[in-house]
This record gives sequence, C-alpha cells and structure tokens, in this order.
Amino acid sequence: MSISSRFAVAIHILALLDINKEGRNTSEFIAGSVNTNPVVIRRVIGLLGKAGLVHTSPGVGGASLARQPQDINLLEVYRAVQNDPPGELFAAHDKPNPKCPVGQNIQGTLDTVFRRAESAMENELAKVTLDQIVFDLVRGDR
Amino acid sequence: MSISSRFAVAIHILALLDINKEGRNTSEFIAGSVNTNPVVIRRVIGLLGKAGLVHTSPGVGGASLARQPQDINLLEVYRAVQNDPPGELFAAHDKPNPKCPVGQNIQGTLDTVFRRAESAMENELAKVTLDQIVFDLVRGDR
DNA sequence: TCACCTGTAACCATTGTAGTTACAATTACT
DNA sequence: AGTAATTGTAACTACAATGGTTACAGGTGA
Ligand code: FES
Ligand code: FES
Repeated sequence: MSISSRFAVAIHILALLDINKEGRNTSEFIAGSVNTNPVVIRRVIGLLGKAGLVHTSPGVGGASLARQPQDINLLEVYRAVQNDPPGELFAAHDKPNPKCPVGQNIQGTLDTVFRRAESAMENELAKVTLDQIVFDLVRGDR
Repeated sequence: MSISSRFAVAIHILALLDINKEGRNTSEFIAGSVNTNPVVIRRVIGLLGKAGLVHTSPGVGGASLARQPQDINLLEVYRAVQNDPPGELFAAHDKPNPKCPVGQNIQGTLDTVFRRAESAMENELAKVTLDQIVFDLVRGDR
C-alpha cells in the first residue's frame, strides 16, 4: 500500500498557510483549495498542531504556521501525519518459526536492511524545507 | 500503512530456497517454516515466478531459485511482490483545485520530492543481494 | 490408478483510509 | 446577552488491501 495521502495534503496545507498568511485560513477555505471535506482538513491540522507545526484559533477560526517555513522540513511533516511509528515502513512477518534455521535469525537480518532503506528515504525528506516547496510552487506560477 | 509483509515473506522464502536447495521445497514445507498458510506461500511464489526469480514444478512439487543468490537483489524482490507500480510509494492527493495557486503546481512539486525519496529507499534495497542475506542468517546461527 | 502438489478462485475477517453528518465548546462582534 | 462563525471530535459509511482459509481442477511421477 501507499503512504497515506494525508502527507500530501499536509504539505499542501502548510504551503497554503505560508502563501496566504495574510488571509484567515479556515478549514472550509482550505478544503475548497485542496478539494476535499473541511473535516478532513481539520483532522490533518490537528495532527500538525500536536506536532507543533501550526497554531489554530478555536472559535475565531483559522490556522497559521507555528514556525518559519525554512525551519520546517518534510520529515517532520511526515512524522506528524504518519500513524505508523518510525521503523515500521516495512511490515515484518509476524511469527517466524523458531525451529527453522531461517526463522531463527530472519527478524534481525531484515530489520537491519529495512531500517537502512527507511532511513535513506527519510533523509531525503529531511533535506527539503517548506520554503523550498513554496519557492518551487511560486516559481511554477510564473 | 506499511509495505506489505509479502516482501518480508518473499525474502524469507528465497533465503530458504537457497539454504535448503538440496531438499524439495513444497509450499507446505515452506509454510511450516514461515508459519503461515501454504496458499499464501504459493501466491508469493507465483509473483516471484512471474518476475523470473524462481522456478516451480507443478505436479511434482517444489520451487527453486532461478538465479544465483548473488545475482538477486532485494529491489527485484520488492518490485516482484509489490502491487503498487513504481513511483507510487507516496499517494498524491487526488484532484487539487486548479483555481488555487497551490493546487496549480503542487502535483509536480510533490512528485519530484516523492520520487527522490522513493528512489533513495530503493537504492538501498538494490545494494543488498540474497546471498548477503543468507550469509547474515547463517552467521547468526553460529 | 493413485498420491501428491501447484495454481487459482472464492470467501471471510480485519484494518486503514477518506468522506460525511452532527454537535458541543469557543470566540468575536454587536 | 445574543448571534454567527469556527474548531475539535465523535460517529457512521463506503471502499480497498491484506492475510488466512477452503475448495478444486489439472499436472506429474510412482
Ligand atoms: S521461519 Fe520464515 S522460513 Fe523459516
Ligand atoms: S491547496 Fe491543494 S489545490 Fe489549493
């Protein structure tokens, strides 16, 4: 399966918050932009809020970045919206047979390889900051 | 969501085929080793067969490696058992609003980042060969 | 013929996801 | 105080992928 589109939506939201920082970014406004339901947006924003990436204003409405866009990288965003804990991008097979020569040690062997691959991916995400994304978006507009 | 455990099971199977190359590796035997149902094993072996990694003997029974273990790397195995086509590790959000300044260009921007991250992960998998896995397994046995 | 095995279809339970409706709690404005 | 707007959350639905299971047709060799 693919990694949840929450990640893509989260990046979308954060970029919008930066670009439209003058306006009041309600979940409904953002939903219109992302083309989905406001509740979906609020759910993602809730996760981003818990991770300390955005602030929200209950009652008054609207969300805003809690940090400068150059201080937010995509790995943080990924971690914020990803339900699976780190180190579980690859599913291990549950209960290998301990009586089998392969089963005895397969867990550790696979774990090393899987962790290495997962880290390589995450390092690429860590390299990219939100302001690079925004720059790229605005550049595309010209 | 995590990447399907089919990948872990596939590596498990291939390692077993190499280690137990003298014996007749029926789906039932392998299933006992992996600790799952024979049909699950046959399904995975079917995918590995289509990818040209193993040979099977319908009727007579048993499977064997179609190549030397040093000539099989984990990226090939990953591709063989992964249903999602390459380039879709990360799900894009479906239909961004073309009237939104973000939506106009978000697809291309995200695509670049996502592809880069996915490739980084795959490159790590490509570095590891089946015989390295087997070596590690056997070493753990001592 | 017979025993055994593969390949595959069919079905089921579980899980994660995204969308949707509904509503209490919060805040600003008048 | 009263009203309108908005967040945060719960609850429900629909859907897709997954892994396990049973069943069985067809191949293969003894
Ligand atoms: S436990 Fe997985 S093959 Fe032996
Ligand atoms: S925020 Fe996704 S289309 Fe505008």
